[in-house]
Amino acid sequence: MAFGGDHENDGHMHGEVNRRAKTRRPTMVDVAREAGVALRTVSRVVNDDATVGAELARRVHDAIAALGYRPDERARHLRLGVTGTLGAAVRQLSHVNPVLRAVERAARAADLMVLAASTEDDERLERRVVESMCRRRFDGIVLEPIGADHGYLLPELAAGLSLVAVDRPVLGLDVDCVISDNAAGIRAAYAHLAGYGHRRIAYVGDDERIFTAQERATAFRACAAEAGAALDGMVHTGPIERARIADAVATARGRGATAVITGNATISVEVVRALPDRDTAIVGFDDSELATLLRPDLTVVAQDDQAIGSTAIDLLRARIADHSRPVHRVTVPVELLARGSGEQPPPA
Amino acid sequence: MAFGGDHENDGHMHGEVNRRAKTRRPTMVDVAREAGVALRTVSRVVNDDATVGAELARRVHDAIAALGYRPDERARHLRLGVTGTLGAAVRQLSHVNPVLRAVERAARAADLMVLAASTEDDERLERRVVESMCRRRFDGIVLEPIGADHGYLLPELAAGLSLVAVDRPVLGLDVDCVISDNAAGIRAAYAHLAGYGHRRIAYVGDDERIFTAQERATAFRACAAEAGAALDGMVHTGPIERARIADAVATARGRGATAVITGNATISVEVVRALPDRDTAIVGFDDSELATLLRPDLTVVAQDDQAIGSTAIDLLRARIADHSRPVHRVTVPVELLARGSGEQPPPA
DNA sequence: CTGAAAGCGCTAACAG
DNA sequence: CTGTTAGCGCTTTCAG
Repeated sequence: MAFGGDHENDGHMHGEVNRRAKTRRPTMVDVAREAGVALRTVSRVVNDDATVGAELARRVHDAIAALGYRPDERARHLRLGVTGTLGAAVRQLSHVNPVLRAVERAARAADLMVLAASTEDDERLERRVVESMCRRRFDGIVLEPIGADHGYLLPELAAGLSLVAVDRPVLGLDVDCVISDNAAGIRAAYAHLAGYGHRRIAYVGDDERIFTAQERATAFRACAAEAGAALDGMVHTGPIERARIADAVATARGRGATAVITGNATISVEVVRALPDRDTAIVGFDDSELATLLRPDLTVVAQDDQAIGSTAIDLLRARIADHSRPVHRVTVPVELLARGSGEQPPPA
Repeated sequence: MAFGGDHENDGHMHGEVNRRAKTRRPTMVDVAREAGVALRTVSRVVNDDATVGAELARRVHDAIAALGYRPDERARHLRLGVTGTLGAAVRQLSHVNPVLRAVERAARAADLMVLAASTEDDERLERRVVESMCRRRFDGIVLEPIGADHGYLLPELAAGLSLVAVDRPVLGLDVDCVISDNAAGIRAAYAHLAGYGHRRIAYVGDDERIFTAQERATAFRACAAEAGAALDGMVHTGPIERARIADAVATARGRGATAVITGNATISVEVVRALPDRDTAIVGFDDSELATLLRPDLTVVAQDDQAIGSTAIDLLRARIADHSRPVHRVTVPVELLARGSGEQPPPA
């Protein structure tokens, strides 16, 4: 079974100066040879170690330019063990996501690169994305978890994955997370409207299988109960569909609702759409650019995105530094921004 | 040159079963030992090669589970040369970006992972991001380029970087790109309004240092010239600032404008904001969720995001497959969607 | 500073 | 199928 002397060799021939230079990238060895210095010295120059003389450094830089050398971080990371990279697995990259923005900013400040991917609210895709990031040995992952089984994370966590959940906790798993104070936000909205004289307040929210939607709806029911208000026809949760929301609004108004609290920014838009005559007060959950497009401007419960993002990075870095530190679950306060839509009293 | 028997060994001790198991991740060798099979076999199982027997495969899987083994793609990629990863360097991750969404989708269909990062419209950050992706040896990069000097890309391209620009070309560099037909969009908008009887049509756009803004403004001027319309006070370009846009709209109306074409979605919002009485026709560039929130619904020139994204991935894959193929610059048609705001004739 | 060498964890070629 | 081995490109230790 002799393969003979010259089997198809696809491009190694390493002992020789390569004649197929087109196809091989120069390595540190090549740079060292070109510059006439030790490999060690090239490594130092590339990682700009101060202990290398100016003249040598120049020669190395010249060689790098001459050869078009580009360092390969895969090898560096493999050798070093760390990658200086955080993954962000979010529901949808191309949607407005101030928390992600804050995460990127905070990571940059810590000299960490954030690489992000969408989970599309798809359980299997989330898993693919997160596992892929694990196999790439990202130093840590910021996850906006889907409300589904996260058992697949257990072996990763056991193997050393550093993870922080934002916006929602990872159900059934004891991992660091940072979440808005949804209940306090609803209470603030309710109290605000009640303060303007509203007694019949409705809630239109997202599907309660979503963690935040569930928290907000529950808080609303508690507020109503505490105020002694009836809930019949006043709480509407479900998928974000124009028709459903229009129905919900119509039903609530039929029952005498004079004010509406919404469950998130998208729902706020649909509620406004369903309320052409502006005789109903609205407090929306989540601030957005649209809030000041509407008339009157929308009063909202705003999350502190900056705090959420930077806290997430803080927790993640601490977890990376000490994998066995206690789990932190941080709740970030929200703020009610009165802009007009929530300050109209009920019609006399 | 005897190394002596026991120099300080910082944690490798590979001949032995490791006693500091806490700190070391298991590797393929460990799995092979645990399963009592050859390393080769483990590699085959992990890459699910069909040539491995069921019984052996089971033993390997058991060993993987028992040890909590997680493959390390850094090593795999280093060995293989390719990473199966595309980078996306976009202006702002956390903004609405249907093209990015299409890019992710198309890449997934090709079994490529997309990892994205923001350039924040900052020249230096773009460079950091792109160079970082190059050093990580991503197979290719989708770039939404800033209107700035991209000379730093030259050595990367020479070294084998596969790159495709979306939305704008890379100035001064001959690289693949896919762009909307901005001029045709403006012409369609102009003709549409003219067809409804408008003779005084204004344009409010973004800063002309931005490529698309420049293309659109230029096309508008050409349309007006062709129609024999005067341009005085009718073309307003500059940064997206509420006051500037309100001024622009007021000026144009003072000069008798009965219709406005806008340069992008954000400007559309501001123009609508500045036009409370709805006696001015509007055609906006770029579709958005807001378009149907307004009254009347906004007539827009919509980009074909899906086509842009999938074309970008096609070009990139072709470039990866053949680095010396000719450069393609693709222009994707746009579509005018009549929704109401652009179909009102001028006031009698 | 240099030169040699080990090793990060993987793939793949080779000989059994 | 197994066992061995070279090598991807880098960092880092060690001895001059």
